[in-house]
Amino acid sequence: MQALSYTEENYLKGLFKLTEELGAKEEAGTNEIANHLGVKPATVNDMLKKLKDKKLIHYERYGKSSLTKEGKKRAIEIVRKHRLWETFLHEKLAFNWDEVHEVAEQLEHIQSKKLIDKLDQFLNYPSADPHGDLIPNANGELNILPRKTLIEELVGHHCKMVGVKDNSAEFLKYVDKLGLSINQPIKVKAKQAYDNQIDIEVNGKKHSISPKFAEQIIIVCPTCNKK
Amino acid sequence: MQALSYTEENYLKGLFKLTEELGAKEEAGTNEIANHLGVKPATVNDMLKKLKDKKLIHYERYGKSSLTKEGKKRAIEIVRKHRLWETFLHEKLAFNWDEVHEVAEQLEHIQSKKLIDKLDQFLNYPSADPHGDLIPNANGELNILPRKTLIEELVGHHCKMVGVKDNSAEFLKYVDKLGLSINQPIKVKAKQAYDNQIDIEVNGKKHSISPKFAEQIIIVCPTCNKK
DNA sequence: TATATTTGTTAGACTAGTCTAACAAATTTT
DNA sequence: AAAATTTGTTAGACTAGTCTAACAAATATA
Repeated sequence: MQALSYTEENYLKGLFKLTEELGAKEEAGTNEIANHLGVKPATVNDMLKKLKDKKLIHYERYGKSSLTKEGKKRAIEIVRKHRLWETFLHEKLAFNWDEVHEVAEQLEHIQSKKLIDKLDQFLNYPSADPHGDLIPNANGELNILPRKTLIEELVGHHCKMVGVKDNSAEFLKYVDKLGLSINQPIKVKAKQAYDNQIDIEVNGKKHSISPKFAEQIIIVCPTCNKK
Repeated sequence: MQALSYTEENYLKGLFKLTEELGAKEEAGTNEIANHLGVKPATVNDMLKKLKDKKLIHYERYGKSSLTKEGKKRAIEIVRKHRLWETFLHEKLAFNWDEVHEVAEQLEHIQSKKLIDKLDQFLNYPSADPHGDLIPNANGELNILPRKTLIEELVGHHCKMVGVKDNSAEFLKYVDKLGLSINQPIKVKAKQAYDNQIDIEVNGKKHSISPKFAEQIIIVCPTCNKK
């Protein structure tokens, strides 16, 4: 598995975004790629030939392009690195979620398997980055546990916050006050039948939250989905 | 302060090492630089001209080279980044001290002032990396507090371990067992007049160590050197 | 000091990644 | 289906960083 250049990696990542993540398209055209990467179509054309030679993409003259199996694997590795670094910047270095992308664009190209696996461990194997996007694991698989809201969680289960529905400053401020954040584990201790208040534990601290609030917190629950 | 390329940064760092750190030489020759960086003298020659144009080095045809004030400033920034990353890898990601260099060679070129300042803060403003080399602070200054051994420290003072004298596996194992490591704060609680045992506190845990052991632990003490 | 050796420079070439400008193929519109 | 438009390709050029091979200057040695 010989290493790719910074630029080659960016093309793979771009193609991945265009063909695998956005929309349902399976292929991308030269102009589209050029536009996405901020270079000219002629430049893309040269690189497509090169990546084809390396068997990382499917490409035919005047045709659309798509990733090969190997190309996709490489692209996913880059996405994994990008999102782990974003998570690190946000959770450990207190970057705002909207400041992390630019720096992660650089960090994602650091070559060291050991580094990224240790970082993953250090961050406690997060399943989503600060934007809520899923982080592929070391095997390139996404943790696609079904998402639900905290109001639907069963008493006694341990779940993990993966996003919010409400985005108002008021709401987010309260979220923050409770010690909640993306990837934060939450335990549901009890539900009051009378008023549907939910007792939760976050980082060792107990809180009672309203159903209105719980409805806005998106979670995944591994306990619910054990086979 | 326009950004330098990866390669330009490496030349500055190399020249810094040759002229400021190793030996007492103030200037370095073309062959010497080429040798240090693992490229051919012809290549170095081109780069020296370029760095001269950018006013980062002093260079005259057939003469030796040295850093300008600005060049030195830039070089120190790179050294700072390198050593902070090494510290991060060792302390937070549990890399061995002999594995950190290679990865730090890549990480040192990431461009983000905010990143490096946050990292510095996250690591609690370390003054030395895992090899014991000093880390320049955000102003490019080295923390050159006088070094002494733990046996010389005054009771009641807070000091920081910066190195060891003994390098035997046996000794290092004991160091590790006490929770000691580079940059680890240590408080000296008491000294027994009878047998010279020293009572210290490391990370909230109290230990009593022998003078023989204390003699091998190199420390700096900010308290002793307050003006 | 004349010669040999070391050190440094120059010229010319190569690669990766980019560009512009001209051209070709494919697609859409009338 | 002819014309217009969009999309993709090619040729040629440029920059950064590297090389080799030939040459020049400086230094050491006999």
